[in-house]
Amino acid sequence: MSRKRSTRANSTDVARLAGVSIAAVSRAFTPGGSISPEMAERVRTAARQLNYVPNTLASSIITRRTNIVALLFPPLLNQVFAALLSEASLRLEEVGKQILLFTPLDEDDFDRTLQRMLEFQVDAIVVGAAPISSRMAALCLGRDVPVVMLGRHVPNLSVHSVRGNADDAGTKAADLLLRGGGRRFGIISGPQTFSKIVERQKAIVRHLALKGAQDELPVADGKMTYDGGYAAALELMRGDDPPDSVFGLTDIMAIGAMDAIRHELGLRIPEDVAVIGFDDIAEAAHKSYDLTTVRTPVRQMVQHMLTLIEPGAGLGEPQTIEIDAQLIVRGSTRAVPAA
Amino acid sequence: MSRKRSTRANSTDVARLAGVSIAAVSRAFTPGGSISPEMAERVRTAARQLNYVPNTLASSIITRRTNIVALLFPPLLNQVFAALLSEASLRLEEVGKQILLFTPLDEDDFDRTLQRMLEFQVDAIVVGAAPISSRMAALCLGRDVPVVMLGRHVPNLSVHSVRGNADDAGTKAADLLLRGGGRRFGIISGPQTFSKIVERQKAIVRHLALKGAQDELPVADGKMTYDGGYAAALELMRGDDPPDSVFGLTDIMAIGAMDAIRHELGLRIPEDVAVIGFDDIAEAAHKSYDLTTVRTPVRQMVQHMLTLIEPGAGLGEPQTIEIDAQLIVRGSTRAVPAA
DNA sequence: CTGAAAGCGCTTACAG
DNA sequence: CTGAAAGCGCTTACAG
Repeated sequence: MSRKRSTRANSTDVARLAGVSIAAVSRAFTPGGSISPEMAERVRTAARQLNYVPNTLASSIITRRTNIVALLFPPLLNQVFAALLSEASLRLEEVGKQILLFTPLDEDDFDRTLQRMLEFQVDAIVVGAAPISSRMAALCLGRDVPVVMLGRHVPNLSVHSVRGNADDAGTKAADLLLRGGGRRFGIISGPQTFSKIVERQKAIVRHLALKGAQDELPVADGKMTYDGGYAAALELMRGDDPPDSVFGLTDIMAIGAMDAIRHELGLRIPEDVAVIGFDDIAEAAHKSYDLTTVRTPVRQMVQHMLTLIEPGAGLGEPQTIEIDAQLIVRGSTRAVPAA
Repeated sequence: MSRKRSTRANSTDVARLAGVSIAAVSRAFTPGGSISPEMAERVRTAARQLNYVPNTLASSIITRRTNIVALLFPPLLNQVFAALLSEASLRLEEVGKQILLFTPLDEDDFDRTLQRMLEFQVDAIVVGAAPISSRMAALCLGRDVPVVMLGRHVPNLSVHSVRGNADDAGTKAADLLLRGGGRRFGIISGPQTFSKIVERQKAIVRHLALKGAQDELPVADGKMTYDGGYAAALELMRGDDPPDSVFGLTDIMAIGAMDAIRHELGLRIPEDVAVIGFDDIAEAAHKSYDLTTVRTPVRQMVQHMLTLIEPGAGLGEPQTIEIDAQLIVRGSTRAVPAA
């Protein structure tokens, strides 16, 4: 016993010390295992003496359940992803599931990343980033591993998806700016690879056209960043007839736009220009911005995700769950006259 | 073959189809395994046909390496934790390590959480939140599992820790406000359970006393939040002789304070009140705040963490690595006269 | 309730 | 390079 034992005690060691079979050790560490209280106690005492820690990997091989949910998120956590990850980890912890976090470095990596998830025998896969190939989707399904896309959607892909209703969100935003007296609109957009960007934009354009407002909307690329939104706002406001209402398709771009409009252009918000964002990140509520926005329903999204990764539930027809948008009216938009 | 096989193919299935031994299958999937190209190809073909995915758990039992690093973070990701997690996941991915993310719901849970980590046979543990008990630290050490505290430090605990030098940070902040002409100072602090809060505060008080400035500093509790910082600023500024210089011991509290000072009190920053923060979160650089701050060296912290979890490296004497503070001077503090 | 035995999916000396 | 066999740490019918 004086030699440094880097070897870890296993169930055989514990069984020997306790004078029982290894089956008894297993039962002592299995909730509800059929074992007498005395024997359980004897095993636990021996285990404590040996610093025994059960090897979950070994039991998982046999039970075919790891209790691990794989999460695929982009390496750069913007505030929306951070909120989503926060909420997901909280709720998964509550239901006793482990999280294996994957952050693929580049888009070519996705398939290999999914492969690694399967090698770890994860019980379910939640994709918060990235399109996945239909080949991998099929592979997961074939192994009864449910896949849920969180906040993104790939049409014709046979996996579940949960997200905010981007169409509803865009419509509500457009309606608010319109009823606030907006006449000339501008959009700060992002990469068209994000379905929610595309859909928010489409809904805005459709609603404005429907209501007889502008047909052709100026659109500037805000690159999904603060700096991008800042630059895009300057671009939009440059013309002869600049917008009196600006949609930032994410809050962080809208916030960049607000800073450009106020501090670079010296204009007032919302008197000269109304600004609306999407997501409701924490910063939107800060007094310097007080940004009107359409909330991304993080909590509900995660709630639905949880039901879809339940053992049986997730294996039927792929479900697409869309959660209605909630408008958060703050001070960056003009008041709407009472109807 | 027409029946739905929910059973997943294993190496025996592949071996049979390829007409080889299971050892050959193992070798075909082991980089550098001694196997002829032809046989490897034959195995891979069979594997593809069967949608075979190697079971990492089984191999980990034998090799005694999981390639998994456990990360312990609080469930509510503030911006600093989000940045730390982001950087850590990025760098761990680069070196081919998996992340098992744990977010204990309450402080009583820490020991049980660490226990679960060990059950998963993780190769290393990185603690971004929470004090851990010395009993658990000893257990990890006894199993040759290196433990690294990231951004926090518990004195007399036998684990590695990597963090910013809070003393240096506090000193540099105090020096800047002092040289900017500050006369009356106030501190917006947080829970004294955070070592970095305590140490930043201590360093500020010490440096101001040393330089013959105020002895007794008014301190208000900012609760580590925007709203808390907002309220704390109002509290500090209420007296007859309010501060002309405010330390927000985290950026988010400093930002809340700025909003209170400007929008509630109608004072100018930095003319009436200078404000300095700590951490350098993204928002600090946004034009509405333009907050002078002392950066938390996230990148370097993660870099050091990586070296400490290297197989051999992490097992010697516990190391405490402190990274010097970097002052980021922006517009929320008064200019310092040239020496 | 208890234990001996078979087995989960894999790796690794060992002998060829 | 290749395979038969032993073994990693555990669970689970099975028989008592």
